[in-house]
Amino acid sequence: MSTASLAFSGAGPIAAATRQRVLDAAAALDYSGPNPLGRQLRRGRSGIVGVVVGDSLRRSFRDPVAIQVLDGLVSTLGPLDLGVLLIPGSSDPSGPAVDPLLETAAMDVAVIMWGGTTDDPMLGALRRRGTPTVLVEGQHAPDVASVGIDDRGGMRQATEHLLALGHTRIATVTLPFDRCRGEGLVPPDEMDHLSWEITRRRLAGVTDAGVTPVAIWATPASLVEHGRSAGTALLTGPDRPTAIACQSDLLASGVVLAARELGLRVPEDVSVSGFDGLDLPWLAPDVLTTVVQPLAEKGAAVGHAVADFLSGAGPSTRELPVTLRIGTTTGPAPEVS
Amino acid sequence: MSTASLAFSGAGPIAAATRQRVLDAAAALDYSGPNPLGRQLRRGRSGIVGVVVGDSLRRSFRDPVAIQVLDGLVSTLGPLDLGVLLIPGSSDPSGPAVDPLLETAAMDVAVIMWGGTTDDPMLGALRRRGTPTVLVEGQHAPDVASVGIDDRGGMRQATEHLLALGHTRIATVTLPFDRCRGEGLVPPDEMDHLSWEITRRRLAGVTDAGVTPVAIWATPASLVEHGRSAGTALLTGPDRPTAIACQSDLLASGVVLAARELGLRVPEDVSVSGFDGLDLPWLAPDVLTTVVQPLAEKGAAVGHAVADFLSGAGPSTRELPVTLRIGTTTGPAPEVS
DNA sequence: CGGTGTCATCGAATCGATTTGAGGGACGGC
DNA sequence: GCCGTCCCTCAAATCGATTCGATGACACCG
Repeated sequence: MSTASLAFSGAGPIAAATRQRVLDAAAALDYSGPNPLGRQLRRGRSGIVGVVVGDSLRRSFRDPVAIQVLDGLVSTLGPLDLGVLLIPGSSDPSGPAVDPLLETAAMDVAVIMWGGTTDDPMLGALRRRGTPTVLVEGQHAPDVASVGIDDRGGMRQATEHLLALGHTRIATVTLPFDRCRGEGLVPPDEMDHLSWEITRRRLAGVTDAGVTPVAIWATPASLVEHGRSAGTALLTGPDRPTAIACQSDLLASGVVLAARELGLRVPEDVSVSGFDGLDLPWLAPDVLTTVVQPLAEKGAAVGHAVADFLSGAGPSTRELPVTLRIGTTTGPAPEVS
Repeated sequence: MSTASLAFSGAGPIAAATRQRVLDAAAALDYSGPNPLGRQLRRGRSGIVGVVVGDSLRRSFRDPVAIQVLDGLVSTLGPLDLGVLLIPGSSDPSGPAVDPLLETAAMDVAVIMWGGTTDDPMLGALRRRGTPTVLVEGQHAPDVASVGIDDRGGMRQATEHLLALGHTRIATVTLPFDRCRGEGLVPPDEMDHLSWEITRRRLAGVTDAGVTPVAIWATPASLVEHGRSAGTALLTGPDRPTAIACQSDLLASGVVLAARELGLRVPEDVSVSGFDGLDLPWLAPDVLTTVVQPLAEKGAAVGHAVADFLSGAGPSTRELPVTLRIGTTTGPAPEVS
């Protein structure tokens, strides 16, 4: 048995001839390699990384950002012989706060995409199980690894770009504020109900540039249709903004579509900026002005954080840089009418 | 130990008081429930369903169809205490034909989205391991379960709709022919190199309606940009078609965008139909005429096929119906000029 | 021929749970 | 007081591999 084990695992000294003999015997006996379950138990490792994807799979998967990060992650994990187990986030508030998989599935490391708040019940569950955790775009905590980008600086750059073009009436369309909030204008007194770290940071970037938005519109998710309704509302309301800085590209492209439908020219009448740096073929021939984040690298960074844990290192923190890409959807502010 | 086991698993007779006593002791000892690895080994089940997603994660995840089916699958599998392990399909032809995960990962059942050909090396690997397999949109084989939709009938309906509108010059934009083929017109003698079952079926639907397409344009993937270049090519070429039947909604929306860019009116100058029934917010206010397939139900059907296997039943076959949704992108054929 | 190194073989412990059966304590019913 | 039921406790086998040490076979070198 020891020899067979060595023949399959390749660890330890074994002659090529013996190895082949073992493999032949295995084939003759219809033995298709070591049972992963036994191996995992013995090794104490499952080779599985649990990845919690946003509220609902469907919703978060319509989000190309999550997809591309996930792709970068899978590509990095593959060579390490690690697999990705999909774990749905808490879909509806009435059900259990954490998916049973998070409590019971075998996994060596957990990754939470779209990390929420520090007191997230998922973090509690993972801590209880002693599962090392990587948080993406979340609030930093001492015992979890973090991967993020310079949200704040990126949004500041985008806003400064608009300022430089002479815009003064700047509105902003944000990602969700918390799990429950619907869409619509955010009154000033509700600014504290902001439990999503990523929304907070990108909003702070606008302020950093010295801008107080003439309107803040929150959306329930980063989807084109929500951008469209946000754009329609903002552009038909009183005191129309001349520029709209959006917290995601999908939202921004919705705003652009809304503007076009209203007969407004982009960027002559209204400038629109996004965040993420996606390819948006349906906006052609326009190219969105946006803050480009390295999505695949972000996934790779998560992969490296996972690898750190597995090699015994403690939690690590990584922040990736962003760059402003100036497209055709932003231009000089229109003359005051 | 037996009592503790019963307390956690809930199987067998145990008094509520004892159960609580065990749970308290566990909490005091920092024991966070049974180790899944031990449990899995003993049970002989991992509770994991391996799902092979298209060529590249990035690419196939940009495909909303796969995402929504995956979502339906995860929703169905959750209550059964099953998790989904993501397995990348063979990304590049130079690398190994099957992902190592497929060979070594612990899984009770495997699912192949976008099932390819019968001699797919993945099927071979799974057969060798004795892993029950569910094939989605693939060629039926005796020992695997199949889930599919009425591709052929759906495409036939769409084509008949175009015929009824008086179109005679009908072109078609197809999904990939095989793993390697690039994009472009398909010469008649290459029609045999069609190794993708889904492409073949949808093409057959056109023929069933009695139509011989004036042009068949194959694409490397179901993406908006490929639809766009297909549309540009077909609409600027000689003998312009008056209707283009596409094998996916993303391709169709690319064709619509191309038409608009060329100054052609949809549907006055050219009619476009799709397949899938996605929401395409960026096409607004147009609504694509398309063959709607029940995506979430398709995922659920896969889940049931998986459940069948786990309950000891043999491979099952399911085919879901489709419906034609008539939108605003198809209209009467233009007068002959 | 002795010494050395390489590698196959054998036996046994271990990972952590599940499951079964035997045995026995507690309790209620008659 | 006896019997039956319910349920806890204890011991042991099992799932399938990995890993360690000891032993032995064999070839090669000096």
